[in-house]
Amino acid sequence: MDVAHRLRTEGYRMTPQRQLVWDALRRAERHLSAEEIHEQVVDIVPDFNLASVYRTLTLLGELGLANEVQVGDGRGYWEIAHDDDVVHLHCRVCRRVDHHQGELVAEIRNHLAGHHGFVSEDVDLVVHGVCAACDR
Amino acid sequence: MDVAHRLRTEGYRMTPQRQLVWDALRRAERHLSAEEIHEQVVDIVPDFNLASVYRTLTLLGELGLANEVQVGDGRGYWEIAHDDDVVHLHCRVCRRVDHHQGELVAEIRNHLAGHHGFVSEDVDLVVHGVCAACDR
DNA sequence: ATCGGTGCAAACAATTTGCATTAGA
DNA sequence: TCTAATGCAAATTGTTTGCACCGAT
Repeated sequence: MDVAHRLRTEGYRMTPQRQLVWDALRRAERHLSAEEIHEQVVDIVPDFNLASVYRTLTLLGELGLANEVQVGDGRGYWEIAHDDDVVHLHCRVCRRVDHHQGELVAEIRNHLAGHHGFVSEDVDLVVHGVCAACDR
Repeated sequence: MDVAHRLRTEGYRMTPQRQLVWDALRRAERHLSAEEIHEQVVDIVPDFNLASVYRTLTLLGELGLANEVQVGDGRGYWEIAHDDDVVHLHCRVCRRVDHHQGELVAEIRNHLAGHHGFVSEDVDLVVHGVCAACDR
């Protein structure tokens, strides 16, 4: 996915800072907080500012290129956008978040469809636990 | 459930403030923010302080008598504790949160049990959408 | 040359904490 | 009485905003 091009067609500009935030997300093996992204980028651009992380993440979110996930501590964690219907498996030890794709979320939608007259939009399924690597 | 007694056996004291916070949660038809609880109680105890709401909620949480749920805006919402395995149906219009009890969460646990070696602890399923009452 | 993006500092909002005072048991 | 709980104010933390300058197109 060419983010630079995508940004330009939407009337935004690609900047080194934005590129570096994007790179950090791509490279990440887990969801990153704004703070963590900032720490990575500031090594390369010393006066890089936290506010720019937030502005960039908000923008990427609006363009559907990145997502925020709440894992329960006040802060927000970010990841490259992916299909809506995934389960987040959140390891409380290493804090990594795995994605489990499958029919599960679709089943949840079906299951709820009949009842209550509740119109489901986003299904937000976060399972907290311990991942295989940390479980010993 | 006699909270006063429960508190005492754990070495805590029942105070008018704590009772009123508890009453607010019992009475509530939806999850309440700390601010909302404070607004209710301050009508009865004029100099009742927000910090006491937080301290009381934290305590009730530790005793397993109340739960916090994150619905996605930065703030925390509280409810009387209930069975773990419920789905939270969060209406984005009236902000009410319904509980849907059923085999759903158990199914999710089963579904995940085989895969990944991930050990599930809390299943946190929040479905965002529009409830029957608001859907028209 | 524009006008959008950045750094910086200040503003915010939700929650927490330190401390002197009050009040359950 | 004795120690936990409260009110109050100040401190923290995560995030947002205003503004003057900078730089991508």
